[in-house]
Amino acid sequence: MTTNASYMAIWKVVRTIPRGRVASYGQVARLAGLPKNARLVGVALGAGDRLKLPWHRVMNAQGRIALPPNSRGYREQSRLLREEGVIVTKGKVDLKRFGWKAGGESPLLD
DNA sequence: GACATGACATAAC
DNA sequence: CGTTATGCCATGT
Repeated sequence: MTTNASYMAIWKVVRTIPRGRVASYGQVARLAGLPKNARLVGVALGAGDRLKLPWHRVMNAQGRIALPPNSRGYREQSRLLREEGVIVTKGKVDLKRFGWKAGGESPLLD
Protein backbone atom coordinates (compact mmCIF):
# COMPACT_ATOMS: atom_id res chain seq x y z
CA MET A 1 0.00 0.00 0.00
CA THR A 2 2.86 2.23 0.61
CA THR A 3 5.33 1.76 -2.17
CA ASN A 4 3.86 1.83 -5.61
CA ALA A 5 0.91 4.07 -4.86
CA SER A 6 3.12 6.54 -3.05
CA TYR A 7 5.71 6.59 -5.79
CA MET A 8 3.06 7.29 -8.38
CA ALA A 9 1.67 10.15 -6.35
CA ILE A 10 5.15 11.57 -5.99
CA TRP A 11 6.04 11.19 -9.64
CA LYS A 12 2.81 12.83 -10.59
CA VAL A 13 3.64 15.89 -8.55
CA VAL A 14 7.19 16.01 -9.82
CA ARG A 15 5.94 15.89 -13.37
CA THR A 16 3.87 18.93 -12.54
CA ILE A 17 6.80 21.16 -11.65
CA PRO A 18 7.05 23.78 -14.39
CA ARG A 19 10.20 24.31 -16.37
CA GLY A 20 12.58 26.77 -14.82
CA ARG A 21 11.09 26.17 -11.38
CA VAL A 22 12.16 24.01 -8.48
CA ALA A 23 10.37 22.40 -5.55
CA SER A 24 11.64 20.95 -2.29
CA TYR A 25 11.33 17.35 -1.22
CA GLY A 26 9.05 18.33 1.61
CA GLN A 27 6.89 20.37 -0.69
CA VAL A 28 6.54 17.53 -3.15
CA ALA A 29 5.74 15.15 -0.32
CA ARG A 30 3.00 17.44 0.92
CA LEU A 31 1.48 17.96 -2.50
CA ALA A 32 1.54 14.22 -2.95
CA GLY A 33 -0.43 13.78 0.23
CA LEU A 34 2.49 12.30 2.14
CA PRO A 35 3.40 15.07 4.55
CA LYS A 36 5.92 13.13 6.59
CA ASN A 37 7.69 11.40 3.76
CA ALA A 38 10.06 13.98 2.40
CA ARG A 39 12.75 11.32 2.44
CA LEU A 40 10.69 8.93 0.43
CA VAL A 41 10.61 11.48 -2.37
CA GLY A 42 14.31 11.02 -2.89
CA VAL A 43 13.90 7.28 -3.08
CA ALA A 44 11.03 7.65 -5.52
CA LEU A 45 13.12 9.83 -7.78
CA GLY A 46 15.91 7.30 -7.81
CA ALA A 47 13.44 4.56 -8.65
CA GLY A 48 11.70 6.60 -11.32
CA ASP A 49 12.56 7.03 -14.95
CA ARG A 50 15.19 9.73 -15.01
CA LEU A 51 14.64 10.34 -18.69
CA LYS A 52 10.97 11.01 -18.23
CA LEU A 53 11.02 12.79 -14.88
CA PRO A 54 12.23 16.31 -14.11
CA TRP A 55 14.01 14.99 -11.03
CA HIS A 56 16.48 17.83 -11.26
CA ARG A 57 13.77 20.28 -10.25
CA VAL A 58 13.68 18.80 -6.78
CA MET A 59 16.04 19.97 -4.06
CA ASN A 60 16.10 20.37 -0.32
CA ALA A 61 14.37 23.08 1.67
CA GLN A 62 17.42 25.30 1.43
CA GLY A 63 17.40 25.25 -2.32
CA ARG A 64 20.50 23.13 -2.23
CA ILE A 65 21.29 20.11 -4.35
CA ALA A 66 20.86 17.06 -2.19
CA LEU A 67 23.54 15.01 -3.88
CA PRO A 68 27.21 14.63 -3.01
CA PRO A 69 29.14 17.50 -4.60
CA ASN A 70 31.37 16.21 -7.38
CA SER A 71 29.10 13.26 -7.91
CA ARG A 72 27.77 12.69 -11.36
CA GLY A 73 24.17 13.46 -10.42
CA TYR A 74 25.24 16.69 -8.82
CA ARG A 75 26.82 17.97 -11.99
CA GLU A 76 24.01 16.65 -14.11
CA GLN A 77 21.41 18.35 -11.98
CA SER A 78 23.07 21.73 -12.02
CA ARG A 79 23.58 21.41 -15.75
CA LEU A 80 19.94 20.60 -16.47
CA LEU A 81 18.75 23.39 -14.23
CA ARG A 82 20.96 25.98 -15.82
CA GLU A 83 19.75 24.74 -19.15
CA GLU A 84 16.28 25.76 -18.08
CA GLY A 85 17.44 29.17 -17.06
CA VAL A 86 17.73 28.48 -13.35
CA ILE A 87 20.72 30.16 -11.79
CA VAL A 88 22.75 27.66 -9.80
CA THR A 89 25.57 28.93 -7.65
CA LYS A 90 27.67 26.69 -5.47
CA GLY A 91 25.08 23.98 -5.84
CA LYS A 92 22.23 26.07 -4.65
CA VAL A 93 19.48 28.20 -6.13
CA ASP A 94 17.45 31.13 -4.89
CA LEU A 95 14.10 29.69 -3.91
CA LYS A 96 12.69 33.17 -3.69
CA ARG A 97 13.05 33.38 -7.41
CA PHE A 98 12.86 29.87 -8.74
CA GLY A 99 10.84 28.19 -6.02
CA TRP A 100 7.63 26.76 -7.38
CA LYS A 101 4.40 28.08 -5.95
CA ALA A 102 1.88 25.38 -6.68
CA GLY A 103 -1.49 26.79 -7.61
CA GLY A 104 -0.86 30.42 -6.78
CA GLU A 105 1.12 32.10 -9.48
CA SER A 106 3.70 34.65 -8.59
CA PRO A 107 2.81 37.93 -10.36
CA LEU A 108 6.07 39.69 -9.73
CA LEU A 109 8.95 37.45 -10.51
CA ASP A 110 9.76 35.86 -13.79
C1' DG B 1 11.98 -8.01 14.55
C1' DA B 2 15.81 -4.99 16.09
C1' DC B 3 19.17 -1.85 13.94
C1' DA B 4 21.31 1.21 10.58
C1' DT B 5 20.65 4.42 6.51
C1' DG B 6 19.40 8.23 3.86
C1' DA B 7 18.37 12.70 -2.99
C1' DC B 8 14.76 15.48 4.16
C1' DA B 9 12.83 19.28 7.52
C1' DT B 10 12.99 22.48 11.40
C1' DA B 11 14.67 24.61 15.32
C1' DA B 12 18.21 26.28 18.38
C1' DC B 13 22.83 27.79 19.29
C1' DC C 1 26.90 31.06 7.02
C1' DG C 2 28.03 26.57 10.27
C1' DT C 3 27.05 22.79 13.71
C1' DT C 4 24.06 19.88 16.72
C1' DA C 5 19.95 17.79 17.95
C1' DT C 6 15.26 15.68 16.97
C1' DG C 7 11.59 14.02 14.41
C1' DC C 8 10.12 11.04 10.44
C1' DC C 9 9.58 6.86 7.73
C1' DA C 10 10.31 3.48 3.92
C1' DT C 11 14.19 0.22 2.93
C1' DG C 12 17.78 -2.99 3.39
C1' DT C 13 20.63 -5.99 6.41
